[in-house]
Amino acid sequence: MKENYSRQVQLPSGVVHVYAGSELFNALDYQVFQMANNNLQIPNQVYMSYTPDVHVGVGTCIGTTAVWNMHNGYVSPSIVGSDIGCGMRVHMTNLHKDELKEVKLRRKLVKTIEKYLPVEDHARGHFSDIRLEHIVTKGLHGLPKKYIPDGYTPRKATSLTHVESSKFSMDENALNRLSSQVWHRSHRQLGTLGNGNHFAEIQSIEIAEENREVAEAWGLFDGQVVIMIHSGSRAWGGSVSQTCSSDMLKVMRMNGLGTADPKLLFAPLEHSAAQTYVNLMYSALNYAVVNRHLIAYAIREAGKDVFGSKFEMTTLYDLMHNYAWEEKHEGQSYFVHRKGATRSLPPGHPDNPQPYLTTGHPALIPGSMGTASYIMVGATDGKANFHSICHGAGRIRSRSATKRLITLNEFASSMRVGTDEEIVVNQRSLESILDESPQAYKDVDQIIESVVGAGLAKVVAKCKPMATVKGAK
DNA sequence: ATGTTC
Repeated sequence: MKENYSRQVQLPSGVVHVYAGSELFNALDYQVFQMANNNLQIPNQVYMSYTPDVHVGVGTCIGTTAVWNMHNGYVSPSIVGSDIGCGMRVHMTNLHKDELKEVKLRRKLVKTIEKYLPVEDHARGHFSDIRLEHIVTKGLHGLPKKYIPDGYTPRKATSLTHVESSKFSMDENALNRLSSQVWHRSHRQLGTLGNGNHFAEIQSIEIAEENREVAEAWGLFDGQVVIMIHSGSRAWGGSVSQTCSSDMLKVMRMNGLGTADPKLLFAPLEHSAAQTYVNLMYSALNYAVVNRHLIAYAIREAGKDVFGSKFEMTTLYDLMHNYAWEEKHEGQSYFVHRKGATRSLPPGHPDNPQPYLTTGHPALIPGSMGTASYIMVGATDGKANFHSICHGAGRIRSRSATKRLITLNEFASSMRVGTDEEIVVNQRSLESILDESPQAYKDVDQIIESVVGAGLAKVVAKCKPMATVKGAK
């Protein structure tokens, strides 16, 4: 029998589209549907969906795509979530995995990365010469030239073309809402990973045969070492959410707006509180993109230390999975929220950045620690889901439950500790990051199978972890 | 996720 990867679930408040194979669908918690039902109570919503990695979050599930028309739209800080602009970046190196065969060399690389990319708790970045007000208002365009090196992409252009967006235009007046303490802290944090599920990983790739042409057009080759980065807007984005929430609540109370969940915040787009939030959210998107860019810059410096000046780390792509912005779909303007969902445009879609117009842009999907990650490309049928796909494996266990149920030995064996294939981790104790063990997550291969089965995207390359850098808590 | 949470 043919597996069904796409369902419409009718709830009292409306329909949620669920993209998941039967096994994943049947394993979904009822709370996920309760949450959808609350989210669907926000007025004028035109579409809501879940990707197969969906799991419960605050106000809204991680794995949600929620869409409004521009002319009568709403924005919801709860749907965007607190780590505004969190996303992925992949850089391609000119190394083959055989050059990192020695565990000792992987350890040396990780150690050197820590020199340029501080990972201790409350780490300060090494970028005090960068002006924060330039970054948050102009994104990558606010960086001094030295941080935008030439030949940073396959076509030797600057890296500004190889991102979902190099700049989110915003009204600078909104920035006055943030305290000087937030400015100070965020300046120091620039170029740091953070903790939780954030990481920088050294991986080797296996190209998917059926999409070899696309992979090679992007500059990928079999056995290539790539650097995958997962990070967000650090304290800046969290402060934006917090700062805006009281205003949002006030607007909701004054207009008689609300759902069954008091934690679900939203306001009509045209309202001034909504506009302030959107502007500040865009500042956080700018921060997050720059932050990942600087993390890559730091790793590149470390790579040059270890492998010499011939070491290259060209940008494949950078994109987000926590954000909301305006998009055109078949000529119509929509306000699209993605919380733990990744945009994945197909070949020929006009919103692809110029270098990826004919192939579609890379969509970067992390697995959990010790498991594979994926480089995907959108498929035409993805338009049914506003070109949204999954953002990763998706949690199945809370952090506390993972610590209670999973042993250090189980974690160590999934990291192949003590073998030649060991996935080297920078943290001295696996115990400190036990809540990130792969046993806390769904099986990423199964998630990808659902996305491909539903016709939303295709696999271009599978990325296998060789070494991981995590922040301390 | 987050310098959390007085």
